[in-house]
Amino acid sequence: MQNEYKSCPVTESEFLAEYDPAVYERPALAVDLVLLGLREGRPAALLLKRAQHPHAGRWALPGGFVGIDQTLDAAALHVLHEKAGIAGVHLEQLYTFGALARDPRMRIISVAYLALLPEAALAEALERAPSLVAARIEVPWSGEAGGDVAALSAKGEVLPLAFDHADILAMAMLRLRGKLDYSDVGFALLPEHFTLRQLQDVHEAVLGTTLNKPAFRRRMLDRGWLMPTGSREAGTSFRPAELYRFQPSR
Amino acid sequence: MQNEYKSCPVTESEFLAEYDPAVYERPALAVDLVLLGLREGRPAALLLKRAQHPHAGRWALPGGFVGIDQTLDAAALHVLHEKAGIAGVHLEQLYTFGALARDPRMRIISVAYLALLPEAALAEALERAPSLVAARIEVPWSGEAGGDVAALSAKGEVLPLAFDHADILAMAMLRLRGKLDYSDVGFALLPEHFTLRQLQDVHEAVLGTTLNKPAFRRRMLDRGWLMPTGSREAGTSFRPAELYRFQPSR
DNA sequence: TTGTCTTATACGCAAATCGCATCTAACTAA
DNA sequence: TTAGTTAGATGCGATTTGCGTATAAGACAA
Repeated sequence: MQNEYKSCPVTESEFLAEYDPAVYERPALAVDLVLLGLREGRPAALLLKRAQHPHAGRWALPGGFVGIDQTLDAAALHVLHEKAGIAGVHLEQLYTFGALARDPRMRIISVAYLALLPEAALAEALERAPSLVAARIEVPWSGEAGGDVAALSAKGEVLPLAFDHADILAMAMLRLRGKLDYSDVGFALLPEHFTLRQLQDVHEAVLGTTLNKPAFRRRMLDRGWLMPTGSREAGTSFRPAELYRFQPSR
Repeated sequence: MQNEYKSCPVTESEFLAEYDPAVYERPALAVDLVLLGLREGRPAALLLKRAQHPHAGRWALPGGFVGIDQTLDAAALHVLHEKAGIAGVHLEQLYTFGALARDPRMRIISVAYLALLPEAALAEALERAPSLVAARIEVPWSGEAGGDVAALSAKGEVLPLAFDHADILAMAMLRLRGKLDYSDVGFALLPEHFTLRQLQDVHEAVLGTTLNKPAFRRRMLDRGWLMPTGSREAGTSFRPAELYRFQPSR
């Protein structure tokens, strides 16, 4: 247990264990939420226009600091409720961003979360939090190559993003694309009852491609996640589609 | 911009933006590393036996606090160097753990990292950091179902784990299994030159299954990641296998 | 030198999956 | 009743996968 070098691992470990880390300066800890839904068949995220310095005028993800007696998930749920006025949507931790100068005011580590909003939840958020704006997210890369994404206004103008929030959005789209076809996240963007066409629209919007209808239908039905409700879509001027419900496979 | 409710999102947002969060108590921020390799065809992680309270006598992942002027990746690399004496291995952020009582001393948020160690790096770590012990990781669930994992000593005894480190290990195995066959992480567990059989052994060890040899070989070769080196394995008493090198596909 | 042992590597199908064109069903509206 | 539109089903060639088996290449022993 004796050490020969100053940098001996054991020494370092004991050093850190003995000294109270409370005396060191700590970074601030925040959560930032990517509130993602679909608008007109395209991915859209809810952003806030920053009024104050820093990055005044730029667009930011809703976020907040993590309380000392708050779990990360609780902090994310709190932001969801307080800044978007919604609850009960799919929420998952995405990645933790810790670049040194990501916030010019001070050192802030941000745990990014991804929330998936069905159309109704997205509309509800826009209504309850009027300062939120739905920005179309353009993903210029195909498949799971990764890369930058752009946030566009309704008029198609590029919205400049604050902090490293462009990176967070890019990570959100990458994660979503990656999980879409082996997990059940796709259903988190749909209402309780939906048609196979709506499910396919979700997949096509997220992946940014078109999919073959019979093949998609087959794969989804074979997966055993879809329970037919027996009732059918209403209000169409053509053959109404069967409505399905997501069944989380026991 | 006027609000009717006390909990109006705009008010909350402005509140948080105006008040200096530096006055709030901050959680401590740490990184914990899952140093994962293979021993005798089984997954193994490097653990430290805790000498002090809390969880004295239990086994913990190597970790350390994040300095105020240190990125998360830098903190993880620092732990890798100072506590395991190695560098140059695959390192990726895993998940951030923030349960309230995960450390009884104080509120500590831990950003977990996964390091993948080829056999040589694992041996080097064991040599440079004698307090590290390689524990076999038993994964009792199949596929990507997820669930608990157990750490076993060389004698097969279950090693009690400190803090929430069992959760971190479980997350590491889940992530690795999930990424193994669509990404190139498998190569991070191999030396620079390796045979197809060694590659298959890595996959089988991580997945906990046996794989069909011709099918595996075909898939790997079709992927375009394998460059034949022209030389062959030495020291076998049978037909020596071709040595390949991983080519990160331009 | 030759035969045996062991593993690498190649080959050959059958089965399953996928992509895709097309056909039929169901509903509205005129 | 008919045209228009989309849902849902069917059929089939191409591709991928699983898996048994044949051949190749080396060491080693007789």
